[in-house]
Amino acid sequence: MTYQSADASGKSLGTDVLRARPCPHNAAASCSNCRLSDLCLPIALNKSEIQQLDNIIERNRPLGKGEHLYRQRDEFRSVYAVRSGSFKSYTLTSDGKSRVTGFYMPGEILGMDGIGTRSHGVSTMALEHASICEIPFSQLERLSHQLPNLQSRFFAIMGNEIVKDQQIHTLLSSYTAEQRLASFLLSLSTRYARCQRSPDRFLLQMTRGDIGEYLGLTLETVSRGFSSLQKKAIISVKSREIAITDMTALKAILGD
Amino acid sequence: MTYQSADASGKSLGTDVLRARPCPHNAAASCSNCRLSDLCLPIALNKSEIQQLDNIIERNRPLGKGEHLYRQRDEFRSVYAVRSGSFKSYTLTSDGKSRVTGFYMPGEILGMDGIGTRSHGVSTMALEHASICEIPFSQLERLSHQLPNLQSRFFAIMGNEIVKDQQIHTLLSSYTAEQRLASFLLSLSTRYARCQRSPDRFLLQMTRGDIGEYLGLTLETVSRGFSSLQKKAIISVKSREIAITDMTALKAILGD
DNA sequence: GCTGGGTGTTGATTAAGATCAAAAAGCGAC
DNA sequence: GTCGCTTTTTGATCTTAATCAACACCCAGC
Repeated sequence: MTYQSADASGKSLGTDVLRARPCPHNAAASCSNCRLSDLCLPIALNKSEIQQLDNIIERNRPLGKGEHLYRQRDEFRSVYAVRSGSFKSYTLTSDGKSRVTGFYMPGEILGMDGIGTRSHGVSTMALEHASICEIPFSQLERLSHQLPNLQSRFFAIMGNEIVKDQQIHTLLSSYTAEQRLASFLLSLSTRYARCQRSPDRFLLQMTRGDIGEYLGLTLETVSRGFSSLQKKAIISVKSREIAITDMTALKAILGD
Repeated sequence: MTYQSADASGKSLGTDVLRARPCPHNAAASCSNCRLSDLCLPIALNKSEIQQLDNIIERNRPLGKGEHLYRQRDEFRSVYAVRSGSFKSYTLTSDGKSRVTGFYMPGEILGMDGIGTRSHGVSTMALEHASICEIPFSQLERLSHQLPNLQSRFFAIMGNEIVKDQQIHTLLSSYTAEQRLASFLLSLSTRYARCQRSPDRFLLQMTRGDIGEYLGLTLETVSRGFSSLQKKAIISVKSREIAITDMTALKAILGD
């Protein structure tokens, strides 16, 4: 099997190929012909249900790198599905430092932090050129009320978000720096695999600082961690390019 | 205003009063006459809707201290509302250590970690004699489909859970031990206030070890932290009894 | 090409909290 | 009440990652 980012050359990590197509734009104008539909909101919906969902989704202009989708304290209107590119969500702490609460890749849902409070608890920014499906929440609620499958699906999505957050809680409260990095890379790897990209060769769209803010480490520790994993021949790093060369060893870091 | 745990004596923290009624049993046989109904699932529901919700809720026998409500990997069937007492949820890490993912007090909803995966991601145990309202999830879904207000309410509850988890994420990735403890005590304080109990005088139902596992600290650090806050005259600690003597200073620890 | 700001690496030192250890306190069972 | 267990406190030492600092890199714009 070959992936979009695959590269025949031995030495190089395939820089230009990775650069040229960080995550290809998904030109779908509707869920029905979107290649992410089997990992996004429409899972478990039938054709007619997808059609109705399609009708409430707004497909806005793409965002450039660094552009905000919404900001902390903005009024909550919609949840969003990533169509292409990637995003980070972050908050500012009382002393002005920022902390990353999550990274989002194609097919993933974001913005659910506003559902309960009606205002966004975090800011969300594109890490690269990216496009998004906006789902106005009042309409999603109305439609969920008509389509039990959609209601069920959205409960499941929120439940999975809760599980993911609990796993991060455990990670931050007991893992070492090296374990956190291993877990982070493995998470990216599975998520890239899910959207048909190589699970062992990818380009990080976030800085070392972003990763540190997410994992509760400083950027220096993140950098040292990558260097150390490379020295152990578990990964190969060249600035933002990561290749996982020993998946078994990487998993072993998280314990038997 | 006096609270259930209030105590006239000066020196003592009021041990026996606190002991005798850690959180009084809420004898409600239905949501309609439950004194927690304005902070629990029924918020925003009208009388007839509450009646219908009541019909699907199972009020089982109370649990003793240390008893499990469900265990990690159990099949997911229900979510639960705490009626009286308190609970902790925890996971076991790969190396056998346990990590606490949350504490739950009267009026709070737990068990939502199973909604997406259909199996519980954590175990949940009563920290004291406790009673619970069990809400079979398939019936909750069915009823939510009939009652838009209930659907909306449950979306909001899950959204708030996500926000809470993100706040913990930020806390664990950037706060010092002292800040984590201050934040923890303030959280308990507001939650006690919500169920009509004293916000500045309460009994911890969990061990120092539990608190440490929740906050990503060792039990020794938790103990030292309490001692240090006491030395600064911000709180008064006598084993499990906590009195917050300087609320302003406690909040100031979290930064201006 | 050069220049400059953001980004990344690496080294030296420090500090916060973990770990190891021992004793005290609290509490249930008898 | 005593016994035995769990929980809590406190002290001494060790370790990990933070902090401080310097330099290298990389791409964007001129």
